[in-house]
Amino acid sequence: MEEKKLQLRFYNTLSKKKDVFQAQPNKRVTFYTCGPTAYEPANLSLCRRFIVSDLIVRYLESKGLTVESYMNFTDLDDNTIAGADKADQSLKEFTSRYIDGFMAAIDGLGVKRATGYPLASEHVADMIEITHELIHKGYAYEKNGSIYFDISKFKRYGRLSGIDLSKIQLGHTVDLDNYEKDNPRDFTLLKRSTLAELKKGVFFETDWGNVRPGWHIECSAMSTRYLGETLDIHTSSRDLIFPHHENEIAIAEALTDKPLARYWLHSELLLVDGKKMSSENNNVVTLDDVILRGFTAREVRFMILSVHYRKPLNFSFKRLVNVRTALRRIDEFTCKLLCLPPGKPHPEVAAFVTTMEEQFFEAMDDDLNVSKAMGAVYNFIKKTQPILHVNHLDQDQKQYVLASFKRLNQILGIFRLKGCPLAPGVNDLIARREQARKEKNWQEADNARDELLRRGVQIIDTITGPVWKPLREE
RNA sequence: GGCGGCGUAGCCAAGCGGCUAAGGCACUGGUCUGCAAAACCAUGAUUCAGCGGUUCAAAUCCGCUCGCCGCCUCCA
Repeated sequence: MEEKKLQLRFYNTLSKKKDVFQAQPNKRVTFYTCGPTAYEPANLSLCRRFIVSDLIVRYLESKGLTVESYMNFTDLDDNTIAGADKADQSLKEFTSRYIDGFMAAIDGLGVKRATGYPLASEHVADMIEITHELIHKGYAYEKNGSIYFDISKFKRYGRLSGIDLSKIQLGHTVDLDNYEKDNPRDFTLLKRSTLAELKKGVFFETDWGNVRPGWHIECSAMSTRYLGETLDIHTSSRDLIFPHHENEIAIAEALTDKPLARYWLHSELLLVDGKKMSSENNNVVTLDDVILRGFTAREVRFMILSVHYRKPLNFSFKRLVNVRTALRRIDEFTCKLLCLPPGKPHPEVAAFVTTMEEQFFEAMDDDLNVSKAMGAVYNFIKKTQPILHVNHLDQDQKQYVLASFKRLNQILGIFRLKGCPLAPGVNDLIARREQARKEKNWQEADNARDELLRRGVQIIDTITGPVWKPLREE
């Protein structure tokens, strides 16, 4: 049946294959993304996480599903505490500055706002309660004022990451001397407060003394608090699979005995010169850096979007230049579509639109294959652009094409479909240039064109007269 | 050491057992244009990191080798 062909499939890290996405009968999807830590500005790696989450959400919505999405901000951990200390600010002051920055990046990138953005610091009571229950159930133990999760008690451990606990290298990223675990493989749920934290007032009173939550329990607590015991989709980037997501699963499933999430989706890393973008590699490029270099958030969005989310994306400024030209061609097309006066009808355009949409959605259904989906768009433009150029679309057909682009743009958020806004003076200049051209006064015509360029307006001459588009978006 | 990923034209990137290996960018030539910009037309891989194997058939499956990368329990 045709239904089969149009099924949406996601690569599920849990099953290690593409699974058909089965929504709940009520057509609601619960969706959680592990968000950033509020101690550094949004870098491109993080932008990828935002954009991939956004793409998944938008695509589900295009299928008629209602998505309840949450992304946390980690505002209570080693880095935020250390950062606040160094900046001589309260934790709240320090983290809120970065959280505001994240929200600005989210908006700038055209990422739809999530249903909610919970803060770890506001859910500590839930975390303490979870810890109580875990101890009660025998999954956790207290030692010297810290609470650890006893991994040997959770039999399903390692299913997501495929890790074999007996073969991992211990102490690879952790100084085990700082802990007093029964087993070095155990992880921290609540950590005894340090003297510095106590001084600063960053601590929480419990039966075991003053503590501070560890990272893993924060996400378990927030995701289940807002979305229930089993989420439909849990996502983030692949470097979080182990230990973070493995531990989130251990906590939540030890508690409820139900799967934490039905589908686990992980985006690949963003690299610079083949290496992970990270402070350790000293190659972090922030969104602001890129904008300072004259690129736009839209260009960043398109760069990230046009590589499949499960493929590593090697960032370079050269690549952004490449993206800019690709985008120019698309902009030119939509500009002509919107601004050129209607002409004669064309017999095949409706069929071109149908083909494009079929190919587009088929590609997207297959684990969000955006590269292939964009291929369908380019093929359409290639076939339609010359028709448009000789003014061979009537008003209805233009609207038909436009409606299709609007549908696709609900998912991509890339096209410029706002029409030709009439900036004061611009029309006069265009008219003046046309008049001069008619009189073969080339000097005057070029002056007008230069003036338009100075105002950020580019003229595109066509057979049926000039159209114009902004050189750069805002 | 364990687990996992990547390697397709100058660059980016689809294809994951069988129609001529999508598409984008760049280059070059041409059409159009007052000039320009854009657009349009034409032009690229006997070959998919390498070597073997399976098969009537492999970029696609299997094995080995090479190169690069990620994770290994409070970095997030």
